[in-house]
Amino acid sequence: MGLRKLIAEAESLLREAGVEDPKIQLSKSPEYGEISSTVAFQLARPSKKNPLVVAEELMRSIDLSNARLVASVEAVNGYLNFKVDWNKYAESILREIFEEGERYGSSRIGEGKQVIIEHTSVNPNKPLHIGHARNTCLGDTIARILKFLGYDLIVLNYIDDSGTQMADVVLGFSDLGYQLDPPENMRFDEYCGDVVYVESVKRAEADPVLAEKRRQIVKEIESRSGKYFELNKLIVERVLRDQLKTCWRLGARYDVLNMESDVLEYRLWDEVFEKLREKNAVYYAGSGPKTGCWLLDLSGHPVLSREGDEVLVKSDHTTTYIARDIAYAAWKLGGTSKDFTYEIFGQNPDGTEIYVTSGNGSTRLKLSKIEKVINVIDVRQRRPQEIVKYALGLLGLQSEKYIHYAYEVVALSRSDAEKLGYPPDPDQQVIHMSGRRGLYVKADQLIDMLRDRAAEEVAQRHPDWDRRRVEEVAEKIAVGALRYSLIKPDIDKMIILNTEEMLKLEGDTAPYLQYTYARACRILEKSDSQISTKPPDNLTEDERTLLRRMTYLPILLQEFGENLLVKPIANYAYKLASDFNNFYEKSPVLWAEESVKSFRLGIVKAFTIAFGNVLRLLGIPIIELM
RNA sequence: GGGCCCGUGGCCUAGAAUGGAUAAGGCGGCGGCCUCCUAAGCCGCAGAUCGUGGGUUCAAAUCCCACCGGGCCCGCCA
Repeated sequence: MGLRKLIAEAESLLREAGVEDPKIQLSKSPEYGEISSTVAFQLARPSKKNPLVVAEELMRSIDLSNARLVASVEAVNGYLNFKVDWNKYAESILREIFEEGERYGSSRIGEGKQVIIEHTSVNPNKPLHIGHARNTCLGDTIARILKFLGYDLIVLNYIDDSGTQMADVVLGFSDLGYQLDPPENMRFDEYCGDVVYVESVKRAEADPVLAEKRRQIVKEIESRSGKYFELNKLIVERVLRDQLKTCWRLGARYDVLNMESDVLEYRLWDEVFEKLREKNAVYYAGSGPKTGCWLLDLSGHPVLSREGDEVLVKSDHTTTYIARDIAYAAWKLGGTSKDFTYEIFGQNPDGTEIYVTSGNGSTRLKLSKIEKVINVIDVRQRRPQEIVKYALGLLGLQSEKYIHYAYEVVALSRSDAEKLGYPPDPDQQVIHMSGRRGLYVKADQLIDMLRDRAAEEVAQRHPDWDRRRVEEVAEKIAVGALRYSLIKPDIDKMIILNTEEMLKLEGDTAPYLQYTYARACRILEKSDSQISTKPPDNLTEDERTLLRRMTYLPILLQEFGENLLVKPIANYAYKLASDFNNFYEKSPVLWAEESVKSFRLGIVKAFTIAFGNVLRLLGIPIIELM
């Protein structure tokens, strides 16, 4: 085994030398060995000794006679640096990778634990824009990794199929003369979002009669019968099926679609409201500006209490969306007695089934042993999500399991806003997208642009390929490029879309990763020699660097189980690729002498396994020839 | 007014949860490397008072406080 075994060995050596809590870290530079410890600093502190002296003493008291991987320990500047026997270490790394294959990097930390993750959740009245794509790509990547770690995962997509945003579109079709069939070459979701919705919003804002009509439509949709209700149902289904095409194109998959209208049927709120009243978490406002409302008592919350209590039931007895969200969240944590029924909606590209809530359905989800509920929702919902979480606590549920996975939005650069016909103010650097105003870049639109750009490049490199083959590879490059650029930045940082910049296929991009993988494949393909895990007498620095990087994967993924941060994984993918390219440049494989060659083939093979696993986790399509 | 987030070379970012040994990449600029595993690659050069000022510490980009700049949230909308 690789790094984990090495760390365990170093820890046990330190314990034998009398250190209670051996703190091991990866060395910052190879000259400091593979791993290092700063225990000397900790030990020196209370005794006021010199850390350098403590380190020296520790070094001398470490007994290496039974060590397997550790070859030497050196005290340098107070650090204890562990160097390994690279011959043994290299072989153990390769063996581990070959033994575990497609499972390499996984551990069983998720076994027997259930996780719910909800992502995408785009209103079914428009196509996905690039901001929604960030949500989908983050959510899907988290799902892929958790699945890999052995978690029993359920992927939800919440569909808000009622409310004003739907009524806007319905109004367009019913009263503004729009035909249900989109123009030539336009998808239905684009037609609804780009044309009908935008126009309808504009008209209703200007015309009180239309605004009133829209209110009636909202009510009728909620009543679950009548021609507007039926029309809405039709629109929702058609838009949703188009949206899913985009999601699938991005590589995402879902288990369950929870339709808001169906969820409301179960009257979760009534039950949750009852419990909130029992717990004295809500109260009725008999006077003041909120007279007639039921409010959630936030006085016990350190921060939220400063902004006043939250209305859950309005004076007209209808619920606010946050009330419905609390009820729905309670369901996710198993805090309601109701159990939705489902029927099959369709299939994901991988062949698994997607279920949708349905009164006539007979399938039920098996929610037990829930470990975490992850809700991928942009950062603007931080406050409401915090309220939901707090309410779950008041209900006596395990609110710490409820995670708002908040990510910053995608905004437009000045140049992209201008391209969309929006003139930014002189000092405006960031332009926020808006569905209502039709100011957004569609996810498909951007993938198409990327695909066309990539196709030029592919065709140039492979003049003998037919158009179909070129397009196929270009599509994979485009999807990879988009996914990578959306999951790589810190979730706390806004992405300011710059399509010019994004169309580049060099440097720290997914095409670089894909290309690196393809290069490795070619070496294996062209060789008919034996693959070996036995290193020659001396390893080159590039070989060591690459091997070393590969050993990080299991630990990195283990950390993911705790922090759910996608970024470090994307970062790791780049470094791993970069290390391979260095190796590729400096350590020839196919024309090395036989013993070196078979070992290097082993490294290349191991690289394709480890790197392939990482690419799959990130949802970056693998291309063997590009 | 209250709260949250961000601020690292010209531009974009990593490093920050667990403080540690010379701050790491990409883009752009300049200069190199294909008779040999795909040059979507590799190497070199130039370019950083890690927003500012204090503090804690043997040690701060990282922790604490204040301030400055930018963004977001605070509706009987969702």
